[in-house]
Amino acid sequence: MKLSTRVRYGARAMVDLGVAFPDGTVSVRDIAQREGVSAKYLEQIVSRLKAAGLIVAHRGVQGGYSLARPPASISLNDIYHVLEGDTAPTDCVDEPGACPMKNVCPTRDTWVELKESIENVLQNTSLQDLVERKGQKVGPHCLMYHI
Amino acid sequence: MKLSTRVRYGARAMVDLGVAFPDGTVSVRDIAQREGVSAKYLEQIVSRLKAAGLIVAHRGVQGGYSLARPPASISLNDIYHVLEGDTAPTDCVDEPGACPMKNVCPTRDTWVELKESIENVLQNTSLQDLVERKGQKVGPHCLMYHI
DNA sequence: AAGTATTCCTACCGACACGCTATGATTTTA
DNA sequence: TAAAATCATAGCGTGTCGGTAGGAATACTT
Repeated sequence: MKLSTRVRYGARAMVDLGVAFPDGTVSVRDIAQREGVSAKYLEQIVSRLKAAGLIVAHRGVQGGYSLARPPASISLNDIYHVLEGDTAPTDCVDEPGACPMKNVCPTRDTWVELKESIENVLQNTSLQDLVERKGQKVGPHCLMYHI
Repeated sequence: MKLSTRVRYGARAMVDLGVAFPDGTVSVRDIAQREGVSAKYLEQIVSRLKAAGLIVAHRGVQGGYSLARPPASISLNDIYHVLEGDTAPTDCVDEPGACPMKNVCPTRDTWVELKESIENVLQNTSLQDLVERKGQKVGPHCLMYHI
């Protein structure tokens, strides 16, 4: 059940944008530097988030990205679905006809339960929660957000 | 969060052994045939379960495998850990020093929560539950367990 | 004693995703 | 016009997945 770096980097980048919301735009270069991550790789990740409509781009000098909606309206589940795909642990969970043994399989029910449990955690964590959490961790002495 | 075939096949194989518990031993060939799975591949999966001590082997004619303990004492979490590894979605969840940003990272708390949630589901599902569930699905008309 | 059914062991292999790097084109602002 | 940024695409090494293959060891049955 390991998460890919895509979703981990992407989530942290989104928090970065959430901190700057609603006034600032942040460049990939800045995010990458703060998070200690390859800028070129992060570029690709962020471009997916843009394609999904979670963020908007501003090209040119002084450009960057910014959230498309308030952070309270974006959940970790949204981000997960863009960068990692479906939370269903097996195809048979969502697709009815994926497995011929569906009606006899004893494990499927638990896989369904597992998905619901995962999705519940991700859905209940909004970007706003993460931004506030970050604020608490970094503390008031570091308003510039340089860590 | 897709599960590998290893853990899916393995879990179903364990149910198969759970149905036969405590008197019967079941050969890999039989399980593979019932579950519609490559016998050679299942052999490797089952060998891991044996190495982990969840099941015991009986070689030779009329041999096969049987559960090492009652199905009520084996959880899906046990099986998962043998065949899929850790449930922690990131290294930083379990290993203290895995990430230098651990104390500042806003997402880590959710990854911890995610692991707990996953583990909770898996831990609360025992092999006995699965065996009973299978019995209900297959129904009393099919005691021979041929589906 | 022989044959047979089973587990056990190991090697190999194609396909795919991950986690990047690299190069350049395009757009916008200063 | 130069610089800073996004956008687009290609490539690449590494590892894991999902098997296949071939045989050796063991134990039961006849």
